Amino acid sequence: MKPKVIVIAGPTAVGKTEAAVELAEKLGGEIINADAQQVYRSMDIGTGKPGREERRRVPHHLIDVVEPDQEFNAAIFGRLALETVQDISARGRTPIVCGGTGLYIKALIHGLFRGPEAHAALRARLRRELEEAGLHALYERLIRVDPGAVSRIHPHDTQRIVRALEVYEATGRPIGEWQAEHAFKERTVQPLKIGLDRDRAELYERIDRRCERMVEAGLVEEIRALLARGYRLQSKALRSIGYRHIGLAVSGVLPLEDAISLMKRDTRRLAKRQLTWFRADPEIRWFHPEKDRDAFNALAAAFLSR
RNA sequence: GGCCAGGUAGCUCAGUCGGUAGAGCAGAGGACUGAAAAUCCUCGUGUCGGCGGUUCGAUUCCGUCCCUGGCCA
Repeated sequence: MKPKVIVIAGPTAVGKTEAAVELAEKLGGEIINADAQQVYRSMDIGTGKPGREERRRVPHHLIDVVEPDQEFNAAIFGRLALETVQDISARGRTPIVCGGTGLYIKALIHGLFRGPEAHAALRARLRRELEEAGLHALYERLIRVDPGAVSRIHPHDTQRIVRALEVYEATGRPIGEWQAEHAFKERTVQPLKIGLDRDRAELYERIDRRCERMVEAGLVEEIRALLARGYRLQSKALRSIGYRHIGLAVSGVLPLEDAISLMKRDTRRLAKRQLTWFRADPEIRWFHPEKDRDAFNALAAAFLSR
C-alpha cells in the first residue's frame, strides 16, 4: 500500500507554513519541505524558512540538508522526500509535504525518468561549446539527433538544450524518448493535493512586506556572512531570489533600495510562475489559506480515514 | 492674478503635416522530467483633461474652462 501524503502547495508568501503547521498538529503530521531553496544550510532569512517556534511545534524534514555549494536538484529531492515519507508513514504519522517548487513535488509523487544524472564534466564541455559556437549551433545539433525536440524545446532555452544534449551524449538516446517512456505514469504515494491562493493584490502586498521584513531581519548580514565563508554569488544557491538581488547591493553594484525593489518584483514574478505550474494540475483542490482553513482541514482528515 | 510649459495605457513618455495611436517599464497568460526561487514563450483600446467651434471627419487646428509644474507679481 502506497503511503498517503498531504501536499500543501501554492505561491510564495501565500501562507503555506502556518496552514501546514496547524494541519500537522491536528493530524499528528510531520512536515516535509518542498521548497528548492530551503534545503540549503545558512540561508535562513532569504528563503523564508519556518522559524524556531514552528519547528518546535511540528517536526520538519528536508530543511538544511546541504551546504550552499553542494549539489542538489529535483532528483535528489525526490529520492530523499520519498524515503522521508516512508519513514514518517512507518512510524504511524502523516507526511505533509509543504512547498512551492512544483517540480520537486512532482519528483516525489512520480519520480523522474531514470536516465543519466546531471553530469558536471559533460555539462562543462557543452557550456564551453556554447560560448565558442553559440546557442544556435547547439540547437542545430540537438534537432539533428532528436528531431522531436523542435516541438518541445525552444531554440532560446539554453538550459533545456544543454540538458537534452547531455542526456543524448551520455546514453545515445534522445531525451524525448526517455521522457515519453516515463511520462509521470507511475506513482510512489497517494497524494491529496491542497492548493492555497488568495487575491492577487493581497498576495503581492504580502510579498512586498515580506521582502522588507527579510531585509530588516538581517538578510544583508546573512549574505555578507555567506560571502565571507567563500560562497559565490554566482553559485546555484545564491543566484536565487533575494540573494542575487541583495547580493548586488552588498557588492556595491546597486543601492540597497533599488535591490529591494527588484527583489519584490522578481518575487511577484516567481509567485505567478508557481501559480501557472499548480493551476495546470487538475488534481489540486484550491482553498484560501485562512478563510477556508476548516474546509481543507476537514478534507485532509477525511482523506486519512478513507 | 500674469506669463510659460505640460495634461495620451497602471507609470514614464513618443506620435498623429486632420483619417480615433505606440514604445519602455509595470502587469497578465502559458510552457516546464537531474540548475526549477532556474530557464523559456506569448500578450498593448486607451472618454489622447472637460465643453464648444471649424471640418465630410478633431486626440491633432481654434476658443474656453479645469488640473499640474516653473517663473513673475
